[in-house]
Amino acid sequence: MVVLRLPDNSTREAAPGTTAKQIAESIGKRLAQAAIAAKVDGEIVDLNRELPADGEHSFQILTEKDPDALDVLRHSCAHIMARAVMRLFPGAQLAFGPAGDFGYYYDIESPTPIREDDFAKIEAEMKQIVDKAETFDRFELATTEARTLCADLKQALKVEHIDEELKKHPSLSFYRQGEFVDLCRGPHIPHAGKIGAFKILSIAGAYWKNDSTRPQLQRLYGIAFFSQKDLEAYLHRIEEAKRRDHRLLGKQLKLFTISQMVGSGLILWMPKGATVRGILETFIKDELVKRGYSPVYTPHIGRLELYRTSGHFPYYRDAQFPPMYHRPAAGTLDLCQYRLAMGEIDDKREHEYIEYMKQAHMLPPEYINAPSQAAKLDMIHEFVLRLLKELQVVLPEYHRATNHKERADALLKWLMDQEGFLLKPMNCPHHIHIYKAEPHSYRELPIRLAEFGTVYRYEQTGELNGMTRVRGFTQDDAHLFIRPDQVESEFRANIEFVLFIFRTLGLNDYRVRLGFRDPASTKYVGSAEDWDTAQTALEGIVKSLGMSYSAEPGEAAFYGPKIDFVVKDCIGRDWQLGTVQLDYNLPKRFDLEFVGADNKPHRPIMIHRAPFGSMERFMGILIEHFAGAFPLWLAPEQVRVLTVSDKFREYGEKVEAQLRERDVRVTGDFRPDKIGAKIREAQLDKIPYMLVVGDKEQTTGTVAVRSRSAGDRGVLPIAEFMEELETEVKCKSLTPTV
RNA sequence: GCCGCCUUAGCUCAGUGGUAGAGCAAUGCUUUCGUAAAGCAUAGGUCCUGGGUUCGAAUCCCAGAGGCGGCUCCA
Repeated sequence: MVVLRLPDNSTREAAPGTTAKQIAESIGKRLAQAAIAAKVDGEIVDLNRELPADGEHSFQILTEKDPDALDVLRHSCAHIMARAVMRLFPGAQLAFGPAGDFGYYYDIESPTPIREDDFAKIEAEMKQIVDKAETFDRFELATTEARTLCADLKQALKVEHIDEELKKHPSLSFYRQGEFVDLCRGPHIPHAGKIGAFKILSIAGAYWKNDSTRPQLQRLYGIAFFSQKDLEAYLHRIEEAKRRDHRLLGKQLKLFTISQMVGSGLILWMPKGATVRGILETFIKDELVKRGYSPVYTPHIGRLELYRTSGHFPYYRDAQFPPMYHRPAAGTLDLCQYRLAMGEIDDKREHEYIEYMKQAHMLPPEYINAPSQAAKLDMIHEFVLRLLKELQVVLPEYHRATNHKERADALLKWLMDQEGFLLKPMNCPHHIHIYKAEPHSYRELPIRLAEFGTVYRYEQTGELNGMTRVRGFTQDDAHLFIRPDQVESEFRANIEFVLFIFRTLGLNDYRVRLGFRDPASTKYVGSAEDWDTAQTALEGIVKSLGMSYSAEPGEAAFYGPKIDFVVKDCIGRDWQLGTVQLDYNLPKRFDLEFVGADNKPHRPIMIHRAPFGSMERFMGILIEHFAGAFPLWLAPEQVRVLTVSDKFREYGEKVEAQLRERDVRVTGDFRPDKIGAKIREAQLDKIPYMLVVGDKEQTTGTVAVRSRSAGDRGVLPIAEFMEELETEVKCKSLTPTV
């Protein structure tokens, strides 16, 4: 017998072979009808699955009310969508079709591409399937037979997946619904009729197994709910969220613009946006001074050598603006040197390299078709020989070299004499050289160098997005040079600083991500011991602060682990804002030292940190957070004086001048328009306070206050209003107080 | 970078091969008004760019640029 512990902590015994559905029926008829799936020891299973034969297990029937049930429903809806697609697009092959908060999708490879125009047709077919309310039936096959079945169904991607990953399992499960059979782990809803409402949302490209070297499939996104009402509420919520879009509000409120001529991904801050940014910068600067930081300024470019030493170049070559050399030949030779130095490379790197060559217009057609990597390297070598000759570069060491590695070294040596520059992709190397400019005693540490440092990264075109993903941005950056015994206190202080800023701005909806090294990846530098030390230290600090977090391997910076504060934008995409990163690596690369109490040299540890992340991204998220309605202390225009008619212009100007005198960001709307029109405009501009002035106010020296959020607040003497205003600004209130 | 969609006045958008349109904004005049839109008039165009098909292209075809939604990437 098996013992099942129900959510109310009562227990129930069942004979071997009993299904969850039977248990539900034994509890109550209505529960059985409402049942979607069951949860056994935390694992969601089909209602028709046999329960374990013995032992004690936690057991719960999932109904529409359980969020987990929604995922099951959506996954089943993905199957129904796939079934409809299989009917309408002969020869379609299925890949993966998961569900989650985003809804569901199915990756599909179809000889006839699916287009947006086809959505209605697919939905109509899905509706027929749902109306029939057929059951989902699970069956298992031995893995070899499962492979044969998938092959018979002409599902080559499923076969490939079995061969690559699933073959380690002895048997695999399938679900059948009518004519549609799909390799699937489940679980599923009992029958299609449970789907109350669904909609196909979008279609996009997605790589097979999320691997950019594999073929691209079509990813069909959809959403499903138990009721039509839920679907409508969802669609309404999406529409509302889109109104907060910073790209839209940025335009409407004249905060920033992007010009094709200046370049994509390069933000032009308009006066109002610049005002908000300036206030934020002042806020941060004041806080940093309090916390023992020293301001520094460094240039926007630096010598290539600097970034070769730091490892940023050529490691991130694909994400950087091309290096600048005086000598035209150097750029080309640089690219050749890069290839020769890399030697044997994988497909992905090769693909990237070919892209650089194309951009530089130096890709010989025979390179792509070369039979081997060795042949490719030889080809590059021949190309270099020609270049050296034609461009009259004298480089005897290159000619003396006997292999590609030596040739790469010879070229590098030459390139190092060529004064190449790079738009700076990071501030750290510059700050490091400020540290290195003088010797340091252990007594001076921690040294904290802060700068609003503007960096440039050549992000892929498909990544650019308003202010949240750009090619030039300013980090509220700082680098801390610390002793090993200071790691914990400094790291902790920085996390607390980030939290302080988030709290001040009311940003409560964020998650904390610990970025750790993925031991399987080669992209990380430094020793495994250093990584372990750093990661253990970091996790310990976060735990001791009692924060909930997710530790994610593969999310670390290449030089060290980090903690990121991640927020969502108006359509649910994750963006990294604040970040604190621990770095044992760059101090080594730059040979940083301090003199210890033992009068011997010691190596400092670095912390990189940026509470906002970048001014651009932070501003973008902040616009969405406040839906453009900035609190008084941040509002670019805090007060607008509105005259009831032209007759009160003089008094309006007087009020405006008085406020300006007290550093209020104020404007006056003295046009001969109706007051209602002026109010409407000020509301749309999201001005926190409107001051209506007319006959009454003029005679009594008062203003009629209207708040953006609360409407008419009545009449106040000017002095009193200004006092209230100043208090509200001073305490950085998030809600209006007048 | 890849897949798909989009690009018409400052903004939001109509316009399916035959004279380039609307609303809002702008400008001018009238109105002097009390808490979310006063009235009239005027001006405003490289229909993203380049090529092609056609007697004729905003409209059809090709290439490119930019934007949007995904994917990959994100120091």
